[in-house]
Amino acid sequence: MENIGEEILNTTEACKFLKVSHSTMKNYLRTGKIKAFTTPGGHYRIYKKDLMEFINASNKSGKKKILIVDDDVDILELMDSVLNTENYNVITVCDAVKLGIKVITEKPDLVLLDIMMPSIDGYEVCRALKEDENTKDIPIILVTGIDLKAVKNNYKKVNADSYILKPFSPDELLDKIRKII
Amino acid sequence: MENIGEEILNTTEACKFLKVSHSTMKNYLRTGKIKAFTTPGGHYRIYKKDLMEFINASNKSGKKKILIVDDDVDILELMDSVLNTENYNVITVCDAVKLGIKVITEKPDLVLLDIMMPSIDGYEVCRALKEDENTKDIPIILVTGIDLKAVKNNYKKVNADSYILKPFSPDELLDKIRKII
DNA sequence: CCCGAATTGGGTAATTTGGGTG
DNA sequence: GATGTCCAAATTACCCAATTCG
Repeated sequence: MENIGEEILNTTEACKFLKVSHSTMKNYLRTGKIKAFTTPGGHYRIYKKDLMEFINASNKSGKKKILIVDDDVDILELMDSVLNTENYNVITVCDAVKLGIKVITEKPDLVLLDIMMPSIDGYEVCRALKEDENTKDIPIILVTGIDLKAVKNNYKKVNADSYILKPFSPDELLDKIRKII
Repeated sequence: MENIGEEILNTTEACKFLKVSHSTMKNYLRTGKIKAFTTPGGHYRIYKKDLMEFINASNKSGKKKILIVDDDVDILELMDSVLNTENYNVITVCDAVKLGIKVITEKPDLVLLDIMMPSIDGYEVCRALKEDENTKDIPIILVTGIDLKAVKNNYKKVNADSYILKPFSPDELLDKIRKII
């Protein structure tokens, strides 16, 4: 399976992705739990998007968990209400210690991190999260109030995954999030 | 679990490793004491490194674990060498996010917290730790460089357990610690 | 087109699973 | 806090001829 567009997986690759055995993968495929097509000889082939769909479907609550870090109550409430409406599970923190605690205990799917907080350096927070083995794989969107140019230049340096400029519309925020999770 | 890689264990294998029963293992997993992910069907799977981490954390060697928060390297090294000599297990951090992460993942028996750091407000850090359900029972000793009077007045307000004034002798430090753990 | 190595699906049996409850 | 028991469901092991791949 060298390359027919990167999108198509054979069963072994799908196994590694889901971290299950071949037998289990065969069960999923035979029962149609994972959508697939077959080669002329009858071997299964799987579109990556179908695999993703299966993962999503087996994610029991389906609700993604988002951790918001901000000390601006207005922004916090705006984000919270927007995200709740869209059926996200929202957690909020307003200091770095609590962020560290929650990011471990709550295992959020995404972190929305304001970088313009008076008492916390958002860039350093981002860097710290991306340095730690336990948290480095959690996507981070930086939120900034003014300096678009700076964040555009810096967000990759601290390994953030995206950024958004305040003020933003609900759709803008949701767009950014959906591109990542 | 021959199929999917040596580094992933199922619960039975984890049981054998820890020499506990399935019931106990299930408790560890359900309560999150052992970090794990699940198969699409909901079976737990455990990375070997997470199991190792659990063993480390539940360290029954008798060594107490002390987390030191400071950005003064001299003080860090002094404390580290003093405490290592006395057979303590020492972890160090120098920012608030990492403190939050480590205090959960390492479950220290005591936190030594400098309150005079330029980038972190030690009092606020202490308050945050004492507010969180997961960390409120971890004893905290505040370390201050100058303002003995202030810390004497304030340490109880932020629910710290004790304080110590820099510079201090090894015996002073050990004394303070032994009064608490 | 052929070769050798790796992968495949089918079938079936065996094992392991988490949850509830004691 | 650790453990024993029950059970339906999920996962895995094993064998082997066919397919795929380089």
